[in-house]
Formats: sequence, C-alpha cells, structure tokens
Amino acid sequence: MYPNLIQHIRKYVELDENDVLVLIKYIKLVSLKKKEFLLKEGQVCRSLYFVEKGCLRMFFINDKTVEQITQFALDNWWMSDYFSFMDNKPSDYYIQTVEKSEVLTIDVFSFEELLKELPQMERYFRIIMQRALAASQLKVKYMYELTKEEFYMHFCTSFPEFIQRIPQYMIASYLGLTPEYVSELRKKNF
Amino acid sequence: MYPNLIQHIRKYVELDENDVLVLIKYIKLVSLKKKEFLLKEGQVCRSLYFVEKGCLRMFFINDKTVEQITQFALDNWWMSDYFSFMDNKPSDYYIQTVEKSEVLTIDVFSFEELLKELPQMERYFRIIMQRALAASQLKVKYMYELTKEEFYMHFCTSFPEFIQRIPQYMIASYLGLTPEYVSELRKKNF
DNA sequence: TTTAAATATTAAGCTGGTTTAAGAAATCTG
DNA sequence: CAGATTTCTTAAACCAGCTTAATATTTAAA
Repeated sequence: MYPNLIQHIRKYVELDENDVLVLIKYIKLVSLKKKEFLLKEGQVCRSLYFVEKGCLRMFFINDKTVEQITQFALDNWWMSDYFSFMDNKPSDYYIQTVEKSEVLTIDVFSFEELLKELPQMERYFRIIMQRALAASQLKVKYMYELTKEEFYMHFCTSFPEFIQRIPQYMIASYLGLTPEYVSELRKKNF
Repeated sequence: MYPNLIQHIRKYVELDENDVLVLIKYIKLVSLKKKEFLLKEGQVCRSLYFVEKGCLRMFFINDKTVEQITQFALDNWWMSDYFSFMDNKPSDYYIQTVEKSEVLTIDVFSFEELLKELPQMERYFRIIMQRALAASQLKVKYMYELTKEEFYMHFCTSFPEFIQRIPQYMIASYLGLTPEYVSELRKKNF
C-alpha cells in the first residue's frame, strides 16, 4: 500500500511495519482523472499532496485571464500551497492533475497527529521542506542567471521527462514564456 | 545570551532553561564588520546562519562580472546555501554582511547533534524551512505576476525597512533590475 | 469517420527594460 | 576638511521577447 510514499520516507528516516500502520491511518488516497482539481482559488489548502503516480500542476490566474503555472509535481513529489496550509488562508492557486493520477493527501489535523505519533516524520518533513527550498532557490537562481532562451534549453536538457509528459504550452507558462516564443526557439534549436 | 534566537525558537516550540544550555553548546557567535564574508564561491557552505542583528546578502557572480543578489537576511532570519550545506557541495554563492552584524552559526555536525539532543528542534527547523519555502514560492509568484516596475513598487511598500538599510543598487540587483532603471522608476513615481 | 476542441506554428510590428557612457552626489577615510 | 571611493542619475540607442492575428496540426469525443 502506497509503495512510493513508504519508500520515499525510508530514504530519509526509519519506518518499521508498525509505523506504516500508523501512517496509513492518517493518509487518504485520491484517484483522479486528467484535469481534475485538488484546490481552487479562494479555497483554503487543507492538505499536503503526494503524487504516488501521475502529474500535478499548480497555477494562478494572471490579471484574470492567463493561467500562470508555478510548479509541477511528478511521481514522488509533494505539493501544497504552504502559506494557505500553514496559516489557514484562502489560496491564490489552483492545483490540478495534468494526467490521470494517484494522489495521497494528508490534512492539517492528520498532519499534526501524525507528527505527534511518529516523531521521525518531523525529521522527514524537515528534510523534504529543506530540499524543496533548495530546489526553489535553484529555480530563482536560473531565473536571474539565464536568458529566457537559455532557461528553456536548460529545462529541456535537465528534465526531458517533463517534455515527454507535459504539453508545450504548459512548459512555456512554467518558464514564463509565451507559447509562440517557445515555438520559435524549437524551430531555431533543432 | 542570543536573546533573539531563543525568542524566535520559542515562537514555535518549547525550550526550557536546560534546553537553552544544550543549544548554546552547539552555536557560535560571529561578530562581523560591514562587507565581511561568511561564504565564498567554491567553498562548501558548512553552516546555517542566524542573524541576531544586522544584515546579510547572498549573491552569485553572473557571467563572471555582475553580482546577482538572490536573498537578504535581516534580524531573525536564517540564511544558508541549503544545497551546499546538505550535500557537502561547493557553493556558487557568496554570503556577505551588508552592515555590521552579529551572526550565530551552527555547522553541519553540530546541527545533527543538536537535533538528536533536542528533538523539538527538528520541529522548529521543519517550520522554519516550511516558512522559507512559502516565502520563496511567493517571491516566484511575484516574479511571474508583476512587471519589473510593479515588482519594484510592491517591494518598496512591502519592505520599507529594506529601503532604509540597503543601498539602492543592491535592491535593484535583488529584484533583477538595472540600477539605471530603478533611478528612472524613482523619478517617475515620486 | 466527422466534427469539435485543444495544441502548435508562423510572421510582422512593437515595447519594457537594458546597455552604454558620462557626470553628479553622497559617503567614507585619513 | 580634502581626496578617494561608493552610490545614484540622466539620456539615447538598442534588442529580447511579447502581442496580435491568422493558420495548421494533433487529439478527443460523438
């Protein structure tokens, strides 16, 4: 049950069979089709989401017309609007499946209970947050360092699995480019 | 001793007088003048830094000429290159004081020992990382959402204390603008 | 298999923000 | 206080990447 999550946790902390039984008390599995929503703007983000299988995207609506993607989560990634989750505030974001997905959810209350009952999960999430923070800082560095063309090329070579699975216009949005410009770059570079 | 750090920790977890004695075993105070370095490119970032008083900036060198600032840390902020710290890899960054500062440092080894001896610190750092991640995500959102002019104006109204303490050209760098363009914006907007 | 919807391409014109270069003002240092 | 250094301003030329608008292609649904 939830093999990817269990394995992921065990990369960072000890988790015996009993701990697993505790863990699964607090976790819910949600099976979703393509384009289903886990969160919409205005709702409080009440859960952390772990992608067992599939792909999520997080986006907000720019000047009320354009979807601006800020994150993707493929298999074995956590996703949440942490501000909304922590402070119980309405979110500015949507979280939606990009493809058919199996998502594990843990709500605020279960999260706190789980941390009490399995203190090593405090360490696990500390490490997860720390790694997510490092990744976020790296993305910001690339946004500063690279031209948009370089940013796109870098993304293509660094994350070829995204190029396979995610429509081009979504990648454009994630990188802060227009789809038209990505078209131009593809023509130019291949 | 270290009143700001102690108070900061107590905002999130319990810390009795004995715990404080344990904590200070692992922490070092460094007093620095303006423009002193805590980290230089190529070195491994071996510590987490907490600003008791003062101001730090984190930057890297762009195409070998221009300093690109990615973070500031004022009083009560933690700063580190988490990638370098976690994985023991040479950093791309410099960390330098912007003004005379009192900085608390905790190195990798002490960090692990501290977490063993005071497990509630695992929770404290989980929350700190979570908040830093939320802040980083919010910055990325603004970078997507706002024009450079709006980004600058938003920063000025949201963080007036930065405008007081930090030279204008550093703020320009942090926001990804040229100092010349900031000059133009100031003329235009006041 | 047809129709509709979603995704991708092409090309011309335009603009927000950079680059370059020079000088002015403020702040340090002895 | 004087000179050196750091920080800030001004203005013109320039360009990476966007906008607009029309068409083409792929995918999904009926």
